Amino acid sequence: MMPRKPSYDRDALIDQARDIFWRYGWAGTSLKDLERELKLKPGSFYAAFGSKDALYAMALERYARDGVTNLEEMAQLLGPLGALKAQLRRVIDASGAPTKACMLAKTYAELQAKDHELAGQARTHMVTMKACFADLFRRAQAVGEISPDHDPDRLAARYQSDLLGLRLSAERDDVNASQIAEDIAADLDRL
Amino acid sequence: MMPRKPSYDRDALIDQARDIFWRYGWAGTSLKDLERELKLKPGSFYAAFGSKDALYAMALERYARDGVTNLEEMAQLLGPLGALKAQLRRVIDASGAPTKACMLAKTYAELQAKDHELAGQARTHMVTMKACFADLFRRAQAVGEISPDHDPDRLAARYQSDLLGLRLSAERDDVNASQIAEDIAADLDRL
DNA sequence: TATATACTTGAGTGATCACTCAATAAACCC
DNA sequence: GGGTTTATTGAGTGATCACTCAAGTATATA
Repeated sequence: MMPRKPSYDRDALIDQARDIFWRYGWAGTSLKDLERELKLKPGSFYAAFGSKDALYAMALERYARDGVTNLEEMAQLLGPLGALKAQLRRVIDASGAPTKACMLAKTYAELQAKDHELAGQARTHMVTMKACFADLFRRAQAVGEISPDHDPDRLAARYQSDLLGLRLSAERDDVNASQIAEDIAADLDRL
Repeated sequence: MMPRKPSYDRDALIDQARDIFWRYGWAGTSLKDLERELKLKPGSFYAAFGSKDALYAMALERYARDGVTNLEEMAQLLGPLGALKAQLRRVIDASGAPTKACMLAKTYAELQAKDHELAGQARTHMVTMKACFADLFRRAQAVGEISPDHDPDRLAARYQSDLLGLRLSAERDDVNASQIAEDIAADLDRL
């Protein structure tokens, strides 16, 4: 009367898919790639996730959620300004990550022109992240870490833009990403 | 004894292909798309360009060359620092361009993980652009527009990183790219 | 005009794309 | 153990991928 349980760890599989999509992108990842890496036959794959796009959406969701969580943890530990500065180092060190570049940015850049639904989702997640940054700037002002003269939303937009640039630059071996990160952090201290 | 001339304008076709690749990316552009837009049947396409990748390489080359040319023109007109500041506005205004984001960055982001040859070419072009920026910073120091205390190469790396971030941000309608550009320009003046 | 040359055409190549489904196997409750 | 339910399997779907090529056509020189 009661069913059989799947042999795989669905949660771990989504993490694994996120890393593959993150690294190779949407078009760069085929079903064959996923089936091979996740060790799932087509039938199981579609029973578990529905479609390639659905799995990608779950991966994006998880990526964004982890990003927010991590940022808040750093804020608890280092304070708002400390978190913003630590994030710069974190994203370019990240030796375990599939790539230094931001998955949301890569997704948006790849799929925006085609008005793909996943681009819209990536965009939404980036809006959320920007709001997190704005919140941290606001809290940094509240505790007197930076001057209250600047608009937190404007600071957040600039910070996010710089972070995206930094993360893309960190993918290139001809640029010293650490130096750029230092310079961005120095600008933060100058506020 | 002598041959027939092609009915198309090869040069214009490469420009057109550059715009399509720029907007939709490498995987996002199919041969069918190119054949339809360039009004070329498969046979003519391959006679003219050899392969999709070969045409993409020509498009990249042209994109990079135009970028350098434009930058130098602005330097003649506005001086080195003026060119660097004007470039910020130019890339986010660019209403005629297929997209605000940098084609070199998009290409690199899409294809680097697969070690595609085009990613290497995009990387090379970005190195060249960075050298142009460094040259402008050097000249800005020489004419006293900015302090000689900073390393021009380091300034160039930071500037290029910021520019990439700005151009990606300019693709989003939830960010005020003009404000970011102003803030980057203000940092430039502060040097 | 005759002929050589190269451009144009479009059906067709095998490979790969995301995805389906019927058959089989395994785990659960009674 | 019997019966039910669901997971697993993998061959197979039509569509699209980048690309080829032989046949037909237009334009140059002689």
